[in-house]
Amino acid sequence: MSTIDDVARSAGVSRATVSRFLNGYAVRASREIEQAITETGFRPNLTARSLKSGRTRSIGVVVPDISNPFFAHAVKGIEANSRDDEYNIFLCNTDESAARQADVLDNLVGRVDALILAPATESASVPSALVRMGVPVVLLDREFADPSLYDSVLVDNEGGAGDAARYLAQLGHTRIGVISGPLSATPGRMRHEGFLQALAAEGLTAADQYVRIGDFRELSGYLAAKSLLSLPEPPTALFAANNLMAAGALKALREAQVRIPGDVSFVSFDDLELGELLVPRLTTVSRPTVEQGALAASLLAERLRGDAPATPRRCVMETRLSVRDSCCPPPMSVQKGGSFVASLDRG
Amino acid sequence: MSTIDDVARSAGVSRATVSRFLNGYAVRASREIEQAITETGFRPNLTARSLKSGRTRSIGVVVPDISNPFFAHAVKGIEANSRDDEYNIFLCNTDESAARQADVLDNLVGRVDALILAPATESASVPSALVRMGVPVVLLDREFADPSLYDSVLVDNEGGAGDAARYLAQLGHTRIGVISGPLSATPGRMRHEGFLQALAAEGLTAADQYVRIGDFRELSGYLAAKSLLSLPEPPTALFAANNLMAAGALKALREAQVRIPGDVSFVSFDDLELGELLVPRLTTVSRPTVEQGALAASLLAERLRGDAPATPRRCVMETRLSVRDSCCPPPMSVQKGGSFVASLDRG
DNA sequence: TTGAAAGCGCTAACAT
DNA sequence: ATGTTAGCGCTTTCAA
Repeated sequence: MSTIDDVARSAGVSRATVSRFLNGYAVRASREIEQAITETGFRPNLTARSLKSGRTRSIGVVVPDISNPFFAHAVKGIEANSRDDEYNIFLCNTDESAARQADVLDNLVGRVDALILAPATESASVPSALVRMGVPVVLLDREFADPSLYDSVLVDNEGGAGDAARYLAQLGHTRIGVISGPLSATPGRMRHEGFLQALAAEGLTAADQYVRIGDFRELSGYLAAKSLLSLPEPPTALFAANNLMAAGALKALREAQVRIPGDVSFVSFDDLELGELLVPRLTTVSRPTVEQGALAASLLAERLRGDAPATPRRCVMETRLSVRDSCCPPPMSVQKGGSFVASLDRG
Repeated sequence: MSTIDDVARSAGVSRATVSRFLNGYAVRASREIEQAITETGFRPNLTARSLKSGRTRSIGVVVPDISNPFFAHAVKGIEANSRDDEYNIFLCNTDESAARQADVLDNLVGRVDALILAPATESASVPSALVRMGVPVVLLDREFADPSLYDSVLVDNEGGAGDAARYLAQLGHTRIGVISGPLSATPGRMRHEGFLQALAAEGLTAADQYVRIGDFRELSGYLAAKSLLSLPEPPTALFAANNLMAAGALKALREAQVRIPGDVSFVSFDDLELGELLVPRLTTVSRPTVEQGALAASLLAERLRGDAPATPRRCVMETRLSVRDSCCPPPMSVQKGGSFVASLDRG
């Protein structure tokens, strides 16, 4: 590879002049330099630039699961909003694991100027090395337990889950199964609480018996649903706190030959990728995905440009209950039967 | 941030000694150095290391669509196989666009030591800058038109598509619609050819009327299916050349209230993410996904270690026809009717 | 406007 | 085993 010195020599100027030319300053020999660059096939060495400038022109994007369509779409939003600014993206997966996240973030130290992070758990934190370097961080979809020091882009998890709960309650369901995500992650905890609180406000109390805590992955949804279905008095409605667990739960329902919504009504937080193709079409709490990523990217861009307020911003995007065909009132036997309604008691 | 000099000073040794310590050589003052490192919170500057060593310890992964589950899974395979080697991954999206890909690759010059690339089109190529730098490349799922200079990890596109064609033909279908991907990309072209050739071998000729060329994205599958269904003699079977177009096509079929497989049999290349949940369960040409990525990563790792043969390796992984419930013989009316069978003629 | 020179933080001879 | 020194390729004072 040819260096800036090769170009300088070939153009008959000093290295500094070439550097100025490259950085957009007016120089006399611009024609010669231009030609020398073409001839030598010179490309500025980004590493050397970084060493000098202290900036890498890269940002890190750390997500718990890239094969989760939500994150895949969010990443698309981030990309769309970062390309213009000539920032490259380091995309990393943490597999919903705090340990892995620590590794990943550690590896990112010194490689990125900024970070978009969807923390695996709220109890984790940004490594001190990153903090000391003053790397701006925007939290995506999830926060840390500490009163947040960083910008964040969330959705109304409580409200969305609450909508689902109210909807099921108002259809007349009393035995409602809940498949929550890990309570150690923001969406897991908030949806969990939002759902149960809304249920309570409707005069329903969720017995532990009907609550399962998964890990946001498909298998946990499958196991949770399976276990709920095996209850002596299985739920007449099911809420899954994210797309992947919903997919798992649906597989369990299918296996058990449970009819939806005839036997069991079903709502999930997050749309499923092929949700429109399923029979029945799934009623879901839907939310922006690409847009969430895009917003995170633009908050970060502002920080990088330095024109962002000192205090962190917390953006909460709205959810919407998309009522489709997977819910209906509970079967008659349950609607009437006092004896069946043991675990979730009205009022 | 503290530098190696700070540590050296604090430990009372020279900078070189600290460097040796960091790189695993035996030094006398290791205790003092260790302590100095902790005290100062020192982290080696990766940029400086890169400048010195000429290596970035990063690899680029360039895919056409990260929200395509196939690539999401392949990336997982790559990650799983690269982590140990302490390589960081630069994941980039090209949106199936050659122009975008050129941009992306350009941006990667100097930032990566190696590249895993799923080219948007066969006619593109690796930028000369990357080539001159001797960056090893492994092609993922797609090749370049030129007799390949690089390692590649493919699947048996022709064979897989051929299996689908033979299966439909042997069920008795004669009016078979084909939704192919872009012929400018390996899987698009090979599946297209494989399908049509297998059809021909069964004594069927596919009329242009029944062939649509999409772009591997959902919308194109939707439009293609819609157009095929509007034919005076619509196909009794449909083949979609990838997962996303299959999803689009299924939406069109659903909208048109076509029954599967009663009215139209359906096969796709690639499993659909929620395929098991669909009714009927989809018959597909399935193939390794995570494994394909993992293999690409290990080929690349070998190259990076320098213990790979000089000549490029071309790995072709097997596909399997997963027969499920979305295909059956064509409706009686069509089976008998000579008059209906105008566009695909037997023998 | 330009060139000379210093230096970003690290590694790798080389000499001791 | 250790220190000294040069240098990776670039940007940026400082003089001229």
